[in-house]
Amino acid sequence: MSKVSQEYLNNLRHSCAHLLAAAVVKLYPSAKPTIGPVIENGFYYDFEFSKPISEEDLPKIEAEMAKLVQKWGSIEGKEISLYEAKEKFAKNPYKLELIEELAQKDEPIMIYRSGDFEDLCRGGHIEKPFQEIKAFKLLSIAGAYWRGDEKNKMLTRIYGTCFPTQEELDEYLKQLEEAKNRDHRKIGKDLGLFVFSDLVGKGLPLFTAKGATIRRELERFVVDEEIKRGYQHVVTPPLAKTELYKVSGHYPYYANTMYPPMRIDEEELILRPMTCPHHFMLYKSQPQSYKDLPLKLAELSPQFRYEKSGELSGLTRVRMFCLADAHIFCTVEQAKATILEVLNLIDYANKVLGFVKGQDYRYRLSLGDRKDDKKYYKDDKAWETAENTLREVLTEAKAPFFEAPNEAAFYGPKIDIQIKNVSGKEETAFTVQYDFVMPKRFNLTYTDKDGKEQEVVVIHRSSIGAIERTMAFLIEKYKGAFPVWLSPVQVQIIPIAERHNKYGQNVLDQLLTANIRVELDERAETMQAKIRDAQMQKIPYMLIVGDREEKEKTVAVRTREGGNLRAIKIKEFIDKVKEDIESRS
RNA sequence: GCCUCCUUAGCUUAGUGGUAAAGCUUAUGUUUUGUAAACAUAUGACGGCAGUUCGAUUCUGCCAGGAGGCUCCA
Repeated sequence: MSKVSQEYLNNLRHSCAHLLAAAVVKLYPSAKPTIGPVIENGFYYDFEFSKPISEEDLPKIEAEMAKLVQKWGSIEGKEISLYEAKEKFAKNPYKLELIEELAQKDEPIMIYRSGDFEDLCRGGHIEKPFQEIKAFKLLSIAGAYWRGDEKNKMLTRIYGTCFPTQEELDEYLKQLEEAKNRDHRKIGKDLGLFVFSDLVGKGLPLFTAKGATIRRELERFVVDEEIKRGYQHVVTPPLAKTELYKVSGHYPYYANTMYPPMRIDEEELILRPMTCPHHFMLYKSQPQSYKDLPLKLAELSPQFRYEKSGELSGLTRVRMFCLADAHIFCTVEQAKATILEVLNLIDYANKVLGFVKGQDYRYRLSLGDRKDDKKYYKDDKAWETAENTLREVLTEAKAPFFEAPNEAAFYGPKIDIQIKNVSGKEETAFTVQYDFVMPKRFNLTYTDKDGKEQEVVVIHRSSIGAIERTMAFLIEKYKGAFPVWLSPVQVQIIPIAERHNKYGQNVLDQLLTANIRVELDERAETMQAKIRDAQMQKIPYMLIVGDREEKEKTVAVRTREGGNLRAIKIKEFIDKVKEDIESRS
């Protein structure tokens, strides 16, 4: 990357956005520019076009930009009066709306001019566009609502980016290309991990045996680890009476993301969008003593959310997913230690999966809003306690975190563990939530030392999140070359000629007995072709067996990284693979 | 849901207002090989429904599915 500061880069891109607007207005005089901010890796500008444009028009606009920039020796701002501003932008209702707002807030109204293009703008520009805007590219077109509100008009957004030099631009474009190859949807298809079917439905992945193997390994890992840490793994039904979610209070908040109720006999049932109330019913099935707290109920819980069709995406956004869920019932005093323990588990799980703290993931403290009684349950004091507890825990755990106002659940604040995917977009992977509302709603209590009934606190948490989403992160993280313990096929046996198939079978049996996921390639293909196929499937170990190996009862080991070939005894190889599996490397 | 784009064989891609080409895959035969693709032959597709047209895979509309975007505030 270049040595220029982020501020310079932002100014450069912002000026480039102006240039884009100028070119668009020149080519499409009826287009109305609205706003054009800088974003993480570039900029965009939203326009209202009288006739829709398409991606094919971008090169034309780029060419116009290159032409216009030659006359952009400078870019100069000046403040103008409200009257003058209204006059200048009389034909653009979007700018007028912005001008009105500025006037109301009593902020100065500025315009910036370059060549013969003027735009309402707060500033933040480079000085000499002609010399500095050299390497830019328009990337895509998208629809976007005016001010992000779907009730407003849909505008046309043009995305672009700009770098100080052509080399840096090329480098960035290469990165984008690379990201495409890492996309879990592409790798999932190439490696045959999962598929979608029109007949089954959108957002409902079907896992092949290979994909299911990865899932199973993840599930086994998390269940074993949780049981080790004192969780009780339970199973509850993935559907329940609508009434349950009305009592929990989820219903009004989740109504538009739940599947519609189904009537059967006298009951009205619904596919569950979350597990909490089910676990509450288990908790309530018997009187609970303080001696048993904290009580941790965990489940690999299938759940259903009706996500808007445009929001579905591969395995990261699906309509049915399996959450590694748990609810911990504890006293207020135990809450902090309990949450600390949970963070500890999450850190451990992330480490095993290979996610690096601070690099692959970070913590978000999602807070409520005391003024918003509609979105959040009203209990200011409880919110304070809960938010402070979470903040203290994060500080104590030395976890890198940032605070996000207005992102809490309706029943309490939460810690979200945010993972970045290939395209740099952040998604919530796991969460820890502090809940003081449900215990009231469901009357969740325990008997204390003095025989008195007390209310519990519920910690909602997920250790490795939704299995589907976590798989997507893993696929992208490893580019499909999973660590041995997760690899659908751990070893591929490649006989050199057909006469070696029998020895291959012998090796296969020994590895199968040792619980290694192994396949024997008996096809009448050349050894080279078989190696290539195994390589493309990213199988960690290939065992080449021919006359020499058969005679010496060995296997020639090739790793997917290439090279590293040597013949070792079968037993020795088995031990090595088993060690890989056990150490989860 | 909304905006833009995309949909040709199992996969990846070519192409056309007169029903289509290739590579890989698959099947069969030949080959029996020492670390990333042996050779030959064969099978196989214009997402669905309408419309325009003498004629549509190609143009238009609708539907379905997919991709990107709809949080970044002049």
